[in-house]
Amino acid sequence: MRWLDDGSTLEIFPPKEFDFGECLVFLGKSEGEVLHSIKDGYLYKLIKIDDELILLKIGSNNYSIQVEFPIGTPSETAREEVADYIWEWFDLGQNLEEFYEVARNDAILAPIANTYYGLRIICIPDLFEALTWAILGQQINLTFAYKLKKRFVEQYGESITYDGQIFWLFPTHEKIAELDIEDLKKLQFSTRKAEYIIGVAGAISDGRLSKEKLLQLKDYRQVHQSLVSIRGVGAWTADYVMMKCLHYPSAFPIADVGLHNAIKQQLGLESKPTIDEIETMAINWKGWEAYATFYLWRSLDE
DNA sequence: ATCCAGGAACTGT
DNA sequence: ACAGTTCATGGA
Repeated sequence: MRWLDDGSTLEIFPPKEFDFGECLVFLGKSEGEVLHSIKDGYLYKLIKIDDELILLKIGSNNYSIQVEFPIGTPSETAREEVADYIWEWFDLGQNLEEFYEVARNDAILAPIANTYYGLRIICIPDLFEALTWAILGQQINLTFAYKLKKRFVEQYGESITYDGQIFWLFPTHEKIAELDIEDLKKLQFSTRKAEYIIGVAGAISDGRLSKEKLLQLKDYRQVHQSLVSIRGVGAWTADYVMMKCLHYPSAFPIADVGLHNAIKQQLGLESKPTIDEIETMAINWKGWEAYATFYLWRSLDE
């Protein structure tokens, strides 16, 4: 990771194959999102490091990413963690050279890899947030999923107001672990979603489940198996979390409806492809299934 | 009304 | 191991 810190502004130097503008477009597509906002080309996000609330104002000049701190500059050690956070959020640890090589020789990926060149997987570094968001999104339309998330965040998350705007933090697992099913049902969570999410919060709170532990596991298979053993986490959710939180470029939520629709749209099919057909198409994508999926999601409805 | 949505657990074979 | 059923609620 390369970055500079002049005491007030962080300057982060991303690897090649990164386009901040493309990432901003993706971040702006999610209507109803409460965990970040975009204004005048700047991305704003509230995070918490060592019990300190830090508002990030993130911009870019094509050579680097600049991070400013509108509500006050955090300590030097905290600024270092901010740099880590940005690095993870935009998946900057990934070398995309190979992905673009793969895409160049693939009929489905070639056009979208070109169109969205420099787009990276926008990650969800916090494991509890990644799992909760995935569970929320199971089998409901995205519009409603964002609605549920908004209610959840505004009911149980922490916030600050700056310049007339409210910035929210995702609720902590400690807080959610204490809730009853009924608390979440009030927000129109189904009984199952409420059970799953409170269960995940409990597992993280008492240490049975942690990002560190998952990252220590040897390979894709072990991590996937470990995730699927959690109640409420099936194959789709495990792959989603591995791609959005654990940085596995080979994670592949193959049953995803959005993926199916995107392939249908890209190829001009009459109906959605079957899983078997997708498996065949994805042979070319080996090792980069997560990026293929992400670019296909990006291509939806354009 | 009807079908579907960025699925998963449960049940029966 | 695998297929069918149930859950659950809003969007279009």
